[in-house]
Amino acid sequence: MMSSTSSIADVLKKTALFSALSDAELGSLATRTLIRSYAPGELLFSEGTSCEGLYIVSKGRVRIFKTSPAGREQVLAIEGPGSSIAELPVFDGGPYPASVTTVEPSELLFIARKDFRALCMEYPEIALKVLEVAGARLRRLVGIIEELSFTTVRHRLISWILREAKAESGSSFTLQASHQELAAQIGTVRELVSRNLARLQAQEFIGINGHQVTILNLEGLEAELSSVI
Amino acid sequence: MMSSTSSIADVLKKTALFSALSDAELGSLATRTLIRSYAPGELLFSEGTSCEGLYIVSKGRVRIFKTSPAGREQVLAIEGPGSSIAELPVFDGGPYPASVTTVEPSELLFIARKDFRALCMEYPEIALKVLEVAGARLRRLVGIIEELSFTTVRHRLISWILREAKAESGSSFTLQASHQELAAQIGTVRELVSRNLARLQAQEFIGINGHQVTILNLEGLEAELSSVI
DNA sequence: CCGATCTGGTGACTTTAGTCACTGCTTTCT
DNA sequence: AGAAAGCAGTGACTAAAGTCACCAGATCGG
Repeated sequence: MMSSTSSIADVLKKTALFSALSDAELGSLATRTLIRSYAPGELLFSEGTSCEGLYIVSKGRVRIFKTSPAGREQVLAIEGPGSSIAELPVFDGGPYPASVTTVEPSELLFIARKDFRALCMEYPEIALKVLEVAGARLRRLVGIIEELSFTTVRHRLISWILREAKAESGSSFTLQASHQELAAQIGTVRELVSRNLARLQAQEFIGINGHQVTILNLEGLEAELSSVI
Repeated sequence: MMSSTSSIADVLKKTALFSALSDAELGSLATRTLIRSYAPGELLFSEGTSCEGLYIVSKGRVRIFKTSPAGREQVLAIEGPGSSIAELPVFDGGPYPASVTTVEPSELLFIARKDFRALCMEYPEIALKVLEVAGARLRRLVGIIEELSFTTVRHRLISWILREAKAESGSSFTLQASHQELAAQIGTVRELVSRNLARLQAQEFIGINGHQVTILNLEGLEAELSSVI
């Protein structure tokens, strides 16, 4: 029978962070790695909790978000297999800056803070990889700030739709997220998502059929994004 | 006469990033470091430009910001002596995500991308320091997102005022920034800053006398921050 | 199968944000 | 000194954003 650490090593091997490690090194790391399954919607940790270590998504998807006192949520990122979570808070000693839940049945690895720091000291290539990942994260956060500061809900919704369509590499995609969830991702409330979607449909920029969204006027949508508001 | 590289080493010694290096190592790094003076308002680099290396503020202060197509600005951070600039874009190969200008006469060090990466490989403690700095940066960006997404201009203005007063550790401080600049820092426009300041004064939360701002009702201001909007 | 919960649509409204235009006050440059 | 540029205040808007309340259809557990 396969030992569970060898399957952990397989997962580790596929993550960007540890691609530089040899099989033996992966095996050694695997012995210090926990693996756990999560139900959809399960909480990994809450904003403000002290940071115990970093997580790596093995299967499923997780949602990193902030919650306002009034109960509104702002999604910072959705991460899928191979992505690491909280790789930065691990280093500065502070608490987790945001909360994380799964969005579907998921499996995650956990590496304790101490172990991960030791690993970065031993293999500087890993530290460089972390910095690379952190760079990408920082870019996305700056992008969110840019959108929140400079654009309207309509603009953000359009850019969300175009991103989604591009991800599915077609002019049509299935809307899996609820309006509520979409609102949290673009930084607004449910009602405005509903209204703006209806308006985009009325203007024949998009077509909506159940949960299927079709882009009818790509040029028009792109023109709105690039036009100075 | 003192060689210029030895004075560079002195500056390097005082930056958080290189505190782990020995004097000899600092001297070696200093030979690969450029130092330059900048006039106030001078541009270090623009958003979108390819990232050539990282900067370290030796004297003065710099302003990291995004610009909208319509000409609005959103400040991401103001950095003073000892801080590094663009330590993350150096690693992910992408362009600078924001623009940087000085806000006063300044002096900065520059380390080329290649040299800095090599340094991180050779001294993993430096990489860990960079990660620590990056963690703090990430926290601040998340904080900006939180404020933009959940709060009003009034709220952000109050929290700016309290931050400023705390930095001066008193109930009174000099408003050095123009309303325009303050607007860029809290993500709005000049007119709203002017109006909200006037309103806070009318409500006797603060007193304004020329460029001197005095906090008259600290409890009231703090209560507004913590009240659920 | 049926009540309960979740999700989406929408009218009517309030509040906040942002725009435009204009004024007056400083500061600075030559 | 005088022109020019920059900064601040404000009235009058427009337009976005957000709130509240309510309805209707879908879905799901027992």
